[in-house]
Order: sequence, then structure tokens, then C-alpha cells
Amino acid sequence: MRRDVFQAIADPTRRAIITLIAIQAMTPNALAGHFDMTRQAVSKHIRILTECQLVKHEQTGREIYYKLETDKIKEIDNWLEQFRKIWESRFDQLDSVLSTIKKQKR
Amino acid sequence: MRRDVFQAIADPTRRAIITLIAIQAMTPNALAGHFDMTRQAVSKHIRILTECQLVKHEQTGREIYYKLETDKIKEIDNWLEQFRKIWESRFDQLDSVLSTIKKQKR
DNA sequence: TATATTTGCAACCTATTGGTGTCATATAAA
DNA sequence: TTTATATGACACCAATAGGTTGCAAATATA
Repeated sequence: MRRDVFQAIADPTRRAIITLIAIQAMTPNALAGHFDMTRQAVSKHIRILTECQLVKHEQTGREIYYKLETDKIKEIDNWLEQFRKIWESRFDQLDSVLSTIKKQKR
Repeated sequence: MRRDVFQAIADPTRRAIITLIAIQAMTPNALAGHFDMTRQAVSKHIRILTECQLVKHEQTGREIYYKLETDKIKEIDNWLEQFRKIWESRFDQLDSVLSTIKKQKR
């Protein structure tokens, strides 16, 4: 089973779950109330999020509260880092200079 | 067909393609040389990347050079923005204070 | 012109994904 | 103790994803 952070955030429901629990910890039941699908389906998404450590839980009685594990979100941020160098550097400006030269040649 | 940026970067091959063309524009043939799969499979990935505008192309003769469209990468960065507020703020520190209090109670 | 190269597209196949309903278990409430 | 509630795990199913091969079209080369 391929289970990495990128695959986890690919699903819109899972991204919504992440956003919801980022604000405050929630139980699966409470989460399910926000979606047009069964509690089991939502639980399956939570399971995937848990498996790739995007989410941690805390049990109080029979209720389980899920909350966001920000460390793994940072992993996505780290991947983006390589592109920030491109779009924040002078490459973009250089690129537009080059295409201007190209246009002038025609 | 669900086709958004998050689904596009879910696949490891597509992430590798993105990284490769971020450095320099490449043809599908050249790209295929980097992977253990057929050129058609790589082309299919390129097609998906093109459909969600992560990639743009430029034809010169019979060769087509693909290059990264950084704007769409920024979309991912924008989504992460909401979490940066969490992990860069004092919430994390507050959280550790709260759990310390919790431990002392036991 | 005849041939080779680069590419995209479609048909096809299998594994995975995302949903469902059913059930067992643990805790809370009557 | 009996009943209600919250949850996870399982079997199942349809749609999708990611790979394959084969082919047609456009451009470059002999």
C-alpha cells in the first residue's frame, strides 16, 4: 500500500478533514456530520491520515479526538522549497527578458 | 475526471517529472529515459500535469519541450498557508504548556 | 520520394480507491 | 443489568488510476 503525505492530501475529503481538525480536535462522529457520506467512509479517511502520521488521536472515554500533526504538513512544505528557489529568484525575470529578445528576433 | 493540483502531485512519477523539468525543459522522450516505464506511460503523466496546468509546452519541429508552470505550484503553497499560521504561531508553545499542566495534575 | 523519428491517442487490463452495509467491542446511561 | 452510543474492522462493489501494446500523424533525414 502506497501511503505517503502527497497521496493523503490528494483526496478533497481528507483535505477538508485536515482543515477542520486544524482548528480544533474532533471525533469521527462530529467530522462525519460535515460530509455527505457515512461515518465509516470518513473513518477510513481518518485511518489513512493516521497511517501517514498527518493526524494523532487522544481517547477520552468512548470518544476519540483527532487532531492535526503539523510536522508532516511541513514535509509538503519542504518539497515545495525547491520550487521557491525558482519563483522567488531572478530566473523569472531572466525568463521574461529572454522571451522579449525572442519576440524581437521575429 | 477529478483533476486538481493535489491529485496531480500525488503520484511519485509525476513529482519526479516536475522536479526534472523545473531544472530544464525536456521532451517526453528525454523524460521517459529517466523512468522504468514506457514513453506512453510517461506521456500520460505529462498529459495529466498539462490538464491541471502544472506544465506548459513549446514545440520546435517535431520535438515538444515541457517546462514547469510555477503559478500552479503556488496554489499548493497557498493551501499550506493556513497551517503555517498554526505552526509558526504561539499555539504550539501554548500546547506544550497545557500538556505540562496536564502531566502535573496526574 | 521513401524512411526514420517523435509524439499523441485509443483500446485494453489489473490493482487500487473510495464508497457501502454489517458486525463486534468498549464505554456511558437508564 | 440492560440498553444506547461511539468506534474500528471487515467483506463487498463500482469507478478510477496507472500501466501496457498498437497505431496514425507530423516532421526530419537519406
